[in-house]
Amino acid sequence: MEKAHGTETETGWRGSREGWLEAAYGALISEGIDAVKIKPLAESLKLSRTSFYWFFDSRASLLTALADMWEARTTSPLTKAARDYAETEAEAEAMLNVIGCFLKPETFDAKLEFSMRGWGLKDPAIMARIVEADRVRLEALCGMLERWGHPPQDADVRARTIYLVQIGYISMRVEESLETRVARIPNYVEVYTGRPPEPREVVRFRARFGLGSGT
Amino acid sequence: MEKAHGTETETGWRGSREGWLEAAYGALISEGIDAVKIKPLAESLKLSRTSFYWFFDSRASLLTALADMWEARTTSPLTKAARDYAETEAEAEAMLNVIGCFLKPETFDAKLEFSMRGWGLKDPAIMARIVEADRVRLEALCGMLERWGHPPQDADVRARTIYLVQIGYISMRVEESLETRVARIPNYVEVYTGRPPEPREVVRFRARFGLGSGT
DNA sequence: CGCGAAATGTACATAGGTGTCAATTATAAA
DNA sequence: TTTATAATTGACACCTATGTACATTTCGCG
Repeated sequence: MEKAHGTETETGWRGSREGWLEAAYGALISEGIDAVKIKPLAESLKLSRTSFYWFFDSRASLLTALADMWEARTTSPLTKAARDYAETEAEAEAMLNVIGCFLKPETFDAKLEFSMRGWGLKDPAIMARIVEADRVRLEALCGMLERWGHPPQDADVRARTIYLVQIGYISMRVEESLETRVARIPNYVEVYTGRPPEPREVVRFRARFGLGSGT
Repeated sequence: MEKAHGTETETGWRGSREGWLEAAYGALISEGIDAVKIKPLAESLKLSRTSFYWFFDSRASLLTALADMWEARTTSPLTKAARDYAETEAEAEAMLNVIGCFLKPETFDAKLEFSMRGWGLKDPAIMARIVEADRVRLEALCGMLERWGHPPQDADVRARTIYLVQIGYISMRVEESLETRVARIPNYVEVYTGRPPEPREVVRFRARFGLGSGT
């Protein structure tokens, strides 16, 4: 009966590299890097603490795996989206979509991003990776704006405004509904571009988030 | 010879409540709340670890003192500045000055602010204080904009943009020179208000930071 | 000086973390 | 069923932190 309803791999072994990694991820995003400790994780997984060492060399290698996961869940999807949308003709709509990326967990894992910044404070190697990520992301946004004809200096300041507002949001750990946040985006687009997006663009944007053209 | 060159209080005792607090502050802003530990602090102060307990009840009371210090060095000066500048007639200039507050360590301790957000992740009581601080600061900025005639909704979005960009900057831990950051502010004012500040306003603004009207 | 209070130090009890090792159990495949 | 290997475990050694009790030193002052 186990085999039948399986999305899981069902190996019969209780532990796995992925299991430990996921538990570590949960601890990191909800309590910070110092909560990523073998002993507590083992307790939550109901496994012996030392079982961990079958899958990982040490705590350090677990942390490395977390840092790699972060890049895969933030910088990579975001820069890809910026490249894709740069091809779009309508600037306001493309801008809506890029900003929308920051709202979707699958294109930008905001909780992980925040935790990483806290981690960076105590670990210079992590800090270096974050600084590099900021550079890469800003460059991607800036490139998108330049492609739409913004002069370099103007593109730079606008890219920073867009990016910094999002990083600020993440740092504030705002707990607003998706509806509330999505509703504010068109206003931001107006601030950023100087003109409001067209109603039909807003409708398409909202549809991406499964929201109606509501009140 | 010790007594002669004293800005310090020179009691002859090596330790003091302030000494421990300052060391804790240094550890907090440079490595995060988990670096605020009695034993390492004692080593850096070259004092016995247990001497700490003469000045503080416990580690917890030291942390409480740090949290109080944070409000005194961020929210308090910032909201006061927003109230003061709200009286100014010229919006662009007042905006320059309020944004300038975020750049001066004495009106907004950015490093401390960042560390507190990392701390908030693992301590719900701290998180609650941060959420409240965000509310109070946004309200102060919003009030300032309303006083200049912005309609409530518009004032709200603009206040958020100003505030979030600053929080974003702090989270990025940008290590740019004061000159570089100050130079970008007028561009931001243009993005925020839709028109650039007057040259004489910029000159006065730069003078506040001891900078010439340079290149 | 010499006394009391302020400040510091030593020793101990306790708690929680990492990582190694040898022994053990579960699994899949021959 | 046997067997090699994948996974799990408890015991051990070690480290670092908190906080308490008590002894000791240092300071300011009469």
